[in-house]
Amino acid sequence: MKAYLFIKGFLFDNIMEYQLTHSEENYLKEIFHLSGVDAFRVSTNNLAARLNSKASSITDMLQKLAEKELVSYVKYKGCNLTDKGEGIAVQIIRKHRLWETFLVMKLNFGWEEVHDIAEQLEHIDSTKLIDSLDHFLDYPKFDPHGDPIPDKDGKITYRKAKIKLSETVVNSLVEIVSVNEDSASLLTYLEKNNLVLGICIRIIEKYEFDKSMRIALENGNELNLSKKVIENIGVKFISKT
Amino acid sequence: MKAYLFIKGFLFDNIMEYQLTHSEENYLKEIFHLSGVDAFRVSTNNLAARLNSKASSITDMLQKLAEKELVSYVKYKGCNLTDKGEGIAVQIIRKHRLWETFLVMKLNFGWEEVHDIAEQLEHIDSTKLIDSLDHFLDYPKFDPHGDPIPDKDGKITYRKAKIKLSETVVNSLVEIVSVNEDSASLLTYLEKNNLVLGICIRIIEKYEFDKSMRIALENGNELNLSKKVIENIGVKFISKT
DNA sequence: ATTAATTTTTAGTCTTGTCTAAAAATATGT
DNA sequence: ACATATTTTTAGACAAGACTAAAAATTAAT
Repeated sequence: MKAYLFIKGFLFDNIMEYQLTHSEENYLKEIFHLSGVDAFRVSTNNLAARLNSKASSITDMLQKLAEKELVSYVKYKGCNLTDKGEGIAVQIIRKHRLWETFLVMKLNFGWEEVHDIAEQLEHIDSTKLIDSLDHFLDYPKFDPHGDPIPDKDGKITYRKAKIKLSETVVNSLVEIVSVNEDSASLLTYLEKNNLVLGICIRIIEKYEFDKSMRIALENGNELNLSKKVIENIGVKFISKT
Repeated sequence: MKAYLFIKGFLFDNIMEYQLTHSEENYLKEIFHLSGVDAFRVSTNNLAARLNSKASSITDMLQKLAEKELVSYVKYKGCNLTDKGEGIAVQIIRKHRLWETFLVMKLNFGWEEVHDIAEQLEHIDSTKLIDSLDHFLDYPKFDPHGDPIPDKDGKITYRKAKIKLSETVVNSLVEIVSVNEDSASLLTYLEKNNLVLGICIRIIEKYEFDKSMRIALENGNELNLSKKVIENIGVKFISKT
């Protein structure tokens, strides 16, 4: 029996070619995150910082991934995912987000404690397992942080008009729809200040000198948020006055 | 905050010392299985066969594990788990069996397809995860193959008087309580012949020349089972005539 | 009790993924 | 445009975990 991999309308055979190591999978995932929706080129140093690694290690791995045609890599010019590479990255992200959803919905974890465990679970290799989990969870569209969960075929349902809180203008009324999941301390901080998914806030003032922002909650409470914080919150407009 | 490891009545601190690699964990688990309840010494070649590895690789790893005081190893004389090593092995087995139970009970997997996935999941490192899973599954005592699931403290509830089907005498009436989980093809074979957990069979005849056996099912059907098969089925006596 | 067969260990090599230090390419500032 | 700063790559090293081939210890057999 032959196995196939269906990516972006292309059918690749010999799926065994895509049995990657944890490390390789982490590289693909991080390149995907860094290159964003517009598929920016990702620089070696950027990747090194995100993967807690050194530039020289990144260069080595990029050459290896380029050899496998998972990234397009040009010396001194950074890298990009190929269609194959992106297809795999999306499947890893699917696994990560489904496991996070499982941990929160079924095992009663808090949304701020699931990231590290999902980092491990995302490397478990079984299509049947992940599709069964998807079914068990009733095909969720978004994970506990508000990020979209890619489906079996890698299709991602983006929420329309999601932008960073830091990009909003004064007086906007917005709903929090996602939080960058990387830092457990940030998540705890937000939880403590009641800045949870689905809540509405209004931007009161923006301070140029340190790029911070003052916002108001639904209950009237006001709060100052640093540059760091507002860059890690994704919002959707409710209305603009 | 300090973390502790409670093993067989001893309290070990500095749990970080026990962050083992997948490979190390697999060695401990396999030594545990091979040395059985009576803690037999396990030979290098035996381990090599079970781990699909070479004797020289085993020697290397045993020296490393002895260094960490997880096995007691004597040159040319094989190895044994220390209390620490056994405590860790039992926790890995706990994880393996809980995940198998999850796959069968919640994700509707067949009992014969869960072993390979559980081999991966057993290495996920999170005490909170596994304890939550245990709770979610309502603290099961036995896994889908009939093997006992160690509890949080490593205690194992053995079924009394479990022996191999091959060790029974003619005319015994026994209940199938476990099946050695290693071979998917064996499991499929048993399923096909309705030899599932909990079923009762009677031993009709034993053949010395090839160590095979003829048995009868509850519905009267008779069946010949090879040496290989009857050595991999665990049973409990119901009565002996 | 020696010799033969088997098991186990040692010694040396390989791959993966990482690192440091130094060299090369690119980007920046005046 | 040229010197300086930054980024990226190369070269060489290392640890983990496995392997092969050869040596040493143990076990079995006559």
